Amino acid sequence: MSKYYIEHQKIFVSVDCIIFGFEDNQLKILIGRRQMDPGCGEWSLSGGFVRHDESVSDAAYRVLNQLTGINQLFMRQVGAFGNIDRDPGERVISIAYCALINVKDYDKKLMEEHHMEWVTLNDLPPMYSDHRQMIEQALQMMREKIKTEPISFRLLPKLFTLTQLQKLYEAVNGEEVDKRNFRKRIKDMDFIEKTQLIDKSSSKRGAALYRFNTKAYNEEQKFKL
Amino acid sequence: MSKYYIEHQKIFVSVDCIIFGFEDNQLKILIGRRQMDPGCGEWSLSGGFVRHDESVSDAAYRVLNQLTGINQLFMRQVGAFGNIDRDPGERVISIAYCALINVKDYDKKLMEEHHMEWVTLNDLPPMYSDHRQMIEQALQMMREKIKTEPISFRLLPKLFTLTQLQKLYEAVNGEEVDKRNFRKRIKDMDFIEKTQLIDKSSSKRGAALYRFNTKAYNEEQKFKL
DNA sequence: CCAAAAGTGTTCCGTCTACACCCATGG
DNA sequence: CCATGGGTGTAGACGGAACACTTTTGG
Repeated sequence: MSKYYIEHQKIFVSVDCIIFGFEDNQLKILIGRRQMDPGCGEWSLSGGFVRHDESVSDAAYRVLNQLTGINQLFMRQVGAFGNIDRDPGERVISIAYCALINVKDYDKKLMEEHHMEWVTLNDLPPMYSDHRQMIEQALQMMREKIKTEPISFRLLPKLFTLTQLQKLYEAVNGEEVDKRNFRKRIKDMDFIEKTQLIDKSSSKRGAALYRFNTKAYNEEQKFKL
Repeated sequence: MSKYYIEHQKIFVSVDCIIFGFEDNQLKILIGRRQMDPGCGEWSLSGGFVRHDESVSDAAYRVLNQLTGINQLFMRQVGAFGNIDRDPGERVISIAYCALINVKDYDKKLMEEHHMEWVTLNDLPPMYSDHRQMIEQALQMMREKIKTEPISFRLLPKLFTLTQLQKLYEAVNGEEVDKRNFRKRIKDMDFIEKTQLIDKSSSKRGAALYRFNTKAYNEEQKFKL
């Protein structure tokens, strides 16, 4: 190690993941009780330390992958949290990531193994360290992005109804929107494609199932909700 | 150190600062040539390592303060950069911060001492490591925020003309805007106050000087440009 | 007297919002 | 047959964009 570095101090670096899901018309996040000290028993995001042989984002992917078993998931950095005493045991700097997953893709067995639970956002328990703050920041980011980027589909099955999509928007933004205006906006976006399939699970009449066409979106990115 | 940590590895953590300034109707950033290896001689943002006795944001403040001598400056986290090989010497994770300063507040002597220079954004040289990427990300963030948050005033003197403010917007967004529409929007924001003072430095007729009233803004935050 | 920047309103157009009724079907 | 959620259009309000001329004064 060259002289340049030697006078400085190394620090533990971890990642923490805010995992969003959508179920029962509610936005939820995946949290669990810490299995070890410090903070054993407290509600916590899932995280892990960054190793020397992986980038920070790879570490987040690794944590998410171990936890959910999902391979290609949507992930975005929320920010670094670096207060001196944020970890009661040692000096640890943590980089928060948020991920959006379709709840149904998530293996329930893995969930139980890791002692994780889906918790409604409006009903969060007190949390370990600064995890609550991480969640708030992730949520704020999500609220901004969901209006201009097609990330909502990450929280839904491949085939979804417009009502589902609308309820998701309402859950994220915390306010109801007009059905007709919402659907008008959808119609303007050709990459949200109506299929011939009908979903009868939520109504007697049945609702048309839609699909997000990634290729069509990439050709003409006009997203506005 | 408890067993929980002992199996993990510590990592160097640094901060890097993207310092924006506005001069000659151009958005500029403050960069310098690295004085030490690795990357000695390459153009670089100014940065420093995070110490055990300071939070990450405190480290950024410290670096900015040492460099500029300015006490109360505007700072915001851009994000963490954590590729394995981003630092050619050792594994270093860096948190980027951007700061907005009024160029005139910056002591030129300090600037020379630290071998820093103001460089126009459109004319950036190749830069050390991932610093170019940090700049791009900071710039993108700034473009978003400048529309809805009153941060532009950080780049201007306390008293400024509307033309100055407009040129700043044009420089950040890279496109010209209509003078009358711009001024109409300004009129709607009562916290941008016209003073009785006149600036004659840029025109024969003279332009009214304006002031940003922080208290008035805090009472009614309606910012839109 | 003229060049150079400051300052000032109106019209038009497109976008967003508000709003209510019929449809299809399972039970 | 009726309760439940699915599906559709229009009119009016509002906000944003385009646009040109007068004023002041130092040199």
